Amino acid sequence: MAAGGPREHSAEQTECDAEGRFDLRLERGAELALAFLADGMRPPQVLDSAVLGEAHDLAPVALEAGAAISGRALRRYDARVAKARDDSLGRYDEKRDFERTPEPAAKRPKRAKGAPPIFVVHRHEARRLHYDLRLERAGVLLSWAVPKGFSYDPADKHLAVRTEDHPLEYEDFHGVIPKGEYGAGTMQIWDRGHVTYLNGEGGPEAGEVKLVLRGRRLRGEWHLVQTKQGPNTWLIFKSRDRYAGVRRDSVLGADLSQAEEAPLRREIAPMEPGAAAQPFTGTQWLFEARFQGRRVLACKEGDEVVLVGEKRAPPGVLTDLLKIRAERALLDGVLLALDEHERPSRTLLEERLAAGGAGVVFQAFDLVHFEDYDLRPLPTLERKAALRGLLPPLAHVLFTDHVLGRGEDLAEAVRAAGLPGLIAKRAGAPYASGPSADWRSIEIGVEPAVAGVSVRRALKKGVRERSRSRVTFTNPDKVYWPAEGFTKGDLLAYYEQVAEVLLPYLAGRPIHLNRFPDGITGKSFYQKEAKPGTPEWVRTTDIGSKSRGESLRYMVCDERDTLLYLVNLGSIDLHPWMSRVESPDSPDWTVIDLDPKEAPFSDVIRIAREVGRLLRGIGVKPFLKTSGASGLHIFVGLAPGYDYRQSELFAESVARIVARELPEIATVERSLAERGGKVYIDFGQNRKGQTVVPPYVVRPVRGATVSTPLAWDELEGDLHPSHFTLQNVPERLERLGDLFRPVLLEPQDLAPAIFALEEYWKGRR
DNA sequence: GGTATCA
DNA sequence: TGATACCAACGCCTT
DNA sequence: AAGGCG
Ligand SMILES: [Mn+2]
Ligand SMILES: [Mn+2]
Repeated sequence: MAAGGPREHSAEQTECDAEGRFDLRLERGAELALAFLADGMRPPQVLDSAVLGEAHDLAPVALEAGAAISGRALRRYDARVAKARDDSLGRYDEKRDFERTPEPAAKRPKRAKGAPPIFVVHRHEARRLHYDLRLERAGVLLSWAVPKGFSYDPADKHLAVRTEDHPLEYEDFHGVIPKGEYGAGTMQIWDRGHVTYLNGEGGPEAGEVKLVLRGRRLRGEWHLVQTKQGPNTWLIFKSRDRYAGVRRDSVLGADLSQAEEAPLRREIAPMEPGAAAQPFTGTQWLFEARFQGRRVLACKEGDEVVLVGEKRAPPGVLTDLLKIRAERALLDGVLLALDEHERPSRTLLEERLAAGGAGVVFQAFDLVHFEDYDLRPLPTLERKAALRGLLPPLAHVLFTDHVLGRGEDLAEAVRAAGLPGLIAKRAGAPYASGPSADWRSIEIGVEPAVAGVSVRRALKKGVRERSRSRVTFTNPDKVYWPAEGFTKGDLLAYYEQVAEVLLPYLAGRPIHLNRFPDGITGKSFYQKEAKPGTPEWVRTTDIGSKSRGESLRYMVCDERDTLLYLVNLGSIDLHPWMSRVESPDSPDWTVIDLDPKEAPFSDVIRIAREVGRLLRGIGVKPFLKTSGASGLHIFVGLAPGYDYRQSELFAESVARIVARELPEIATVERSLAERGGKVYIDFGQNRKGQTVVPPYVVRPVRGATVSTPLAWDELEGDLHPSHFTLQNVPERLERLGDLFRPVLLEPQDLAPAIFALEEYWKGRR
C-alpha cells in the first residue's frame, strides 16, 4: 500500500515520542514522590521493620535494639544463636531451670531403630501466640517457631524462626510453663505424625528442607527455606500437591483430632435413618435435602476409584473422584441424574446408567474415611466440614449442603423445589452402621415445582428468607440477561446472598449508580442523586458539585436493605467511592486497573504478575480480582491519611514502570486508537468522584460475571473472568471466604513503598 | 424504575 | 386507571 | 466547544 511507508514512519515517530514522554513523566513521578515524602511522612523503615515486626517476639535481642537497628541486629543475633547450638541440646538445657519448668530435661532416649521419624507441632501461647514445628532428626527435635501458623495456600510464605533443638521427649510434652521461665505460657500439642525428608537429612544445614508430613492437620509436602536474613530466619510454605490450594491451616479445614487411625474398609454398612418424622426445628440437628437416586459408597485408594457394589460406574464421576484432595477416602452419597429443571429423576438415572453414565453425578453427603483415619467417630458436622474441604469444584462430584436447626424452613424450600423430603441428622452424632435414631427421614407433600425455578435456587432462597426486608421487589421475572435467561430476581437473590461480605466495601461511601432498568441490552444511565421518593431509611449525604454549583444528595449504602433497594432500581453493579463520608478526601485503597479491550487475556495475566511482583518488591501486599468485565484489578489497602493525589501518583508510577517493562503488551495510553491492541494500565481511577467496582458486584455484561477476588497463584493459563458468575461465586465465597478482606482490615503505609519504588526506579534506569 | 401528568 | 413523557453524572484530557 | 474516555 502506497500509504504504508509514511504511516509506518509516523508510527515510529509516535513511539519515539511516547518513549521520550515516558521518561520525562517517570522523572516527574519520582520527584513528586520524593516531595511528598518530605511532606512529613515517616522515614522509610519498612523493609527491616517488616522482618522485625514478625520476628521481634522471638528474637529478644532485636526487640531491645528497636526498629532502628534493623536487619543487621538480627543477623548478629542469629550468628550468636548458631554458634551456641554447636552442642545440639546444650542450649536447650541452658535456658531452662528444671526445678521450675515441667518440661523434660534432655536425656536423649534411644528410639527403636528404623522407626519412621516423627514430627510434632506445639501451639505455644507465649508472649505471642506461635506454633513450634519440631522434626525428629538424629535423636533430637529440630525446631522452628512459626508466628503466623501454617497455610495450605502455596502463595503464603510464613516466617519460621529456627529455635534451639529440643530433646525427643518433648514430643509428648504439653502443659503450662510458669511465669518467669523461658517460653512461659501454655503449650499444647496441635498436631503430630510422621515426617519424610525428601531432600535428605542434611537439609537443615543446606538451608532447604523438603518434607512430607502425615498428621491430622498437616499433610503432604511442605517446604522450609532459609532466607538471606540470617541462619535462623526461614520461610515455610506449602508445596503444590493434592492438598494445596485454600488458605487454611488444617487439611480439609476440619478438626480430625477425634478420628481413629485405621485402615480403609470399604465394605461397611451405610448409615440409615431410623424413623420418619415431621419437619421440625432443633438446634442439635442439621438438615439436608433428600435426592431421588441410588445410594452408593465411593472409594478412592491411590489411582483406583470405585463405586462400591455398582458395576455401571459413570466415567465422569470416576475421573472426578481422582481429583479429590486425598490419597485414600470413602465417601457416602447418591448417584443421581437431573432433568431439565435440575430435579433428580430415578427413571432418567436408570436410562443414563444403562447408556454409559453420561449426565450422572455423585451427590456426596458424608465422609467416612480419610487417609489413615476412620472418621466415623467424628460428629456429623465435622465430617461434613471435612467433606466440604475434600472436594474441589467438580462437575460430577457435588457437595450436599445443609442448614443448621431450621428444618421447617428447609422443608418449605424443598417443597417448593419439588423434592421428596429431607434428612435430619444429629449434628453431634457419629456415623453408625444401618438404621440409627440420629438420622430421621422427613417426607413432605410434593407440590409441582414453579416453572423455571431451579432446585438449587429455590433451596437457597427458601432457607434464606427470615428477616423481613423493607424493600418490595418489582418485576422479579424480568429478564436482565437475555442470552443466559437470568432475571432481576436472580440478581436480587445473588445480592441477598453476598450482602454480608459485600457491604463492608460499600458502607460509608457515597455511591454512583449505573442503572439498567431494561436489562443489560437496554438503555442505561448513571445516577448520583437520591431522587425524591427515596425511602427515608436510605442514608444520604450532600456533596458539592463543581459543574453545577449546587450540591447533590448522594446515597450511601450502609445496609442490606439499601443494597437491595438500589438493585431493585436496576443497578446491576455498584460504584462506591474509594473514600468515606467521614474522610472524603482520603481513599481507602489504590487501584491499578488492567483493561485488555482487544488484547488477549494472557497478556493481562502477564502484566498483573509484573505489577504484583513490583508491588511486593517494594514491600506492599497487593490484592487481585477480576473486574468482572474483561480485565483485572489490583488493589492496595491504604492506611488513613493519604489523599487522592498521593494515591494516584503511586498508581501512576507503578503503571508507567510496568508499561515500560512490558512495552509490547502494555500501555498507559488513554486513547483507544493509540493503544494498538495493548492492555491499558489505568491508574486514573484513583481520583475523588471516580469509582472502580468493589469485589462481588455483578457486571452488566454477557454471562452475568462477578468481580471476583483471586489468589495470586490462580493467575494461570486458563483463568478467565467469564469463569466467575452470579451462579458460582456464592459457592466459591463459601469455600474460600473473602480473599479481599485484608484490603480493608490490614491497610498499608504508602510512604515506605514510595521510597522503595524510587530506589527501584533509580536502580533500573 | 419511579413519578407526574394527561385523557 | 392506564398510557405516556420525562428524568436519571462527571472530571479530565485532546482536538 | 465538542468529543473521547472510564
Ligand atoms: Mn515456642
Ligand atoms: Mn477496567
